[in-house]
Amino acid sequence: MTGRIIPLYRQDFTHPQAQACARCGVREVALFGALPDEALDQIHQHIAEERLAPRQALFELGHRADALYTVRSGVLQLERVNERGDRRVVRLAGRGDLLGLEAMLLQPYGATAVACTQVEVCRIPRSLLQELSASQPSLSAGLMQRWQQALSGSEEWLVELSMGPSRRRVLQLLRKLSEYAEPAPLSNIWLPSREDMGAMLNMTIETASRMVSSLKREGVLLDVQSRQACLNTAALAEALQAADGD
Amino acid sequence: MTGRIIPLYRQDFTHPQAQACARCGVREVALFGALPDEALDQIHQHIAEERLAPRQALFELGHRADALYTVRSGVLQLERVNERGDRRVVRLAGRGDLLGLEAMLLQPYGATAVACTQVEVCRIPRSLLQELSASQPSLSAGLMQRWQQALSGSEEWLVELSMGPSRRRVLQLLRKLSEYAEPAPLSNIWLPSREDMGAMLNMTIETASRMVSSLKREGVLLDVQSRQACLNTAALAEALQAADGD
DNA sequence: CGGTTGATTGAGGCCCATCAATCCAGGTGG
DNA sequence: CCACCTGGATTGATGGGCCTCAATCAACCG
Repeated sequence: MTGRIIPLYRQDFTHPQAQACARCGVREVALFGALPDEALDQIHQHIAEERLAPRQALFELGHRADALYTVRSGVLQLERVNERGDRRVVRLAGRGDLLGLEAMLLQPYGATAVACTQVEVCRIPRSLLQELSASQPSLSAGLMQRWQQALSGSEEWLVELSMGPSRRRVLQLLRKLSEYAEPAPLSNIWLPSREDMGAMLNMTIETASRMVSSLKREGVLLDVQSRQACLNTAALAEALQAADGD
Repeated sequence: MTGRIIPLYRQDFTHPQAQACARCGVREVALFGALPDEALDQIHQHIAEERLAPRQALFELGHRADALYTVRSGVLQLERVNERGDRRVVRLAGRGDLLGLEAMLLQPYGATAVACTQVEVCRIPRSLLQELSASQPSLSAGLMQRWQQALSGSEEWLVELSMGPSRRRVLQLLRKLSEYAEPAPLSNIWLPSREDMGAMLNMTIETASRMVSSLKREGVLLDVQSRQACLNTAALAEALQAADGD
């Protein structure tokens, strides 16, 4: 939070992954954060780091789920397709989030996870987590917490991003995206393609484009580039207030 | 499923709740279904049965969550209110569903649960479930299953009931409501008020009313009364096909 | 019986989907 | 280096679906 130094929890550098796990930057917010160092020793070798380019899928709806993933950096979108063939983003995931919880129940993935930005994840085999949760009851609590987070996120999507006029939905999306901004000095947010915005907010790419253009003119979006922009948070808050007040 | 006799799992009738729990009709589908009889003995006295009339709230968004509830019969709707003040139903719950999972994490209720029909629930104190899950690891698995169910339900709501023209959304809602129909000989479904349909499908009561009237004329809804109707499943499937195919 | 609450139906207007044209950035090959 | 192509973004014109406003109706009840 306050930019303090992350301590080196572990000093065992024999395994290449050992260092990465022990001094992992997301350990405090991630599932294994509460685990004692002894337990961490058991798992280094089973954790694999993966890197994804934008638009690349981490896993796909309906496929066998043999692993869960902790997001180390970047943003992903979880999407589904309805019976009519329409694609719809149901929530976002960022730093510290755990994806693929269904795997713990031996169910296939319930959504497709697609990288929005450059993404780093840690792959955790289902079997490892199953064994570990037997000996470490704190893990069960952590898993439940993640499940509730996911549920809450999905419900919030339904309530805040699926109602009201298109302008308000876009504003709400920008607010949510600002939560996933990299902790860099200046807060540049990831700006989805118009097609993705459509899949998130249930609108056409033309409407999404019009709203973005409009917000550019109004000074809410400042330095708009192809896939990122600078957000004027004050102007955003004001615009949201105006949209909600009426 | 096939109307067979439910066996009497327990013969201890000393406590008034003992009989109800032991021969509970939902025990097979409910959270405690996997528990051995010894464990069931410990809990009778802490479980309270509650009855709700239509439109009555089981618990409210933001309130302290000291208990979870297993639905024995009837249908409830979980609703939230967004920053603009719009009410929105985020999912339904029926026989065997577990509500108020947030309680396990010491969080306040994340939604308001309102009875749609006559409802019977069993109130399970949070503390009881916490103690029990320590000694009975199977309970954790059960809880995770419920969480995933809720998540899946919410995401499905987003994908199937929040996209496409109003006619299709109403048809999808009817299909979903048919899943909650009482296991009676003839399948009469609960028909929400037009206002509730609006909160479920993000439309006005007038639009909802027009769609219902239209489906009455087409013979999809047959014996429409104030809060229930007979559903022509064949015609519904056909209408959905037509709405999706185009 | 008047009063209230919810459902229905109609008329008009607005928001957004649709269709279409143009623009822009990046990549490719001559 | 430029012509060319391509995928995405933008902007305009038009129409339709749904919201809004309003009147009527049905059911229930004090």
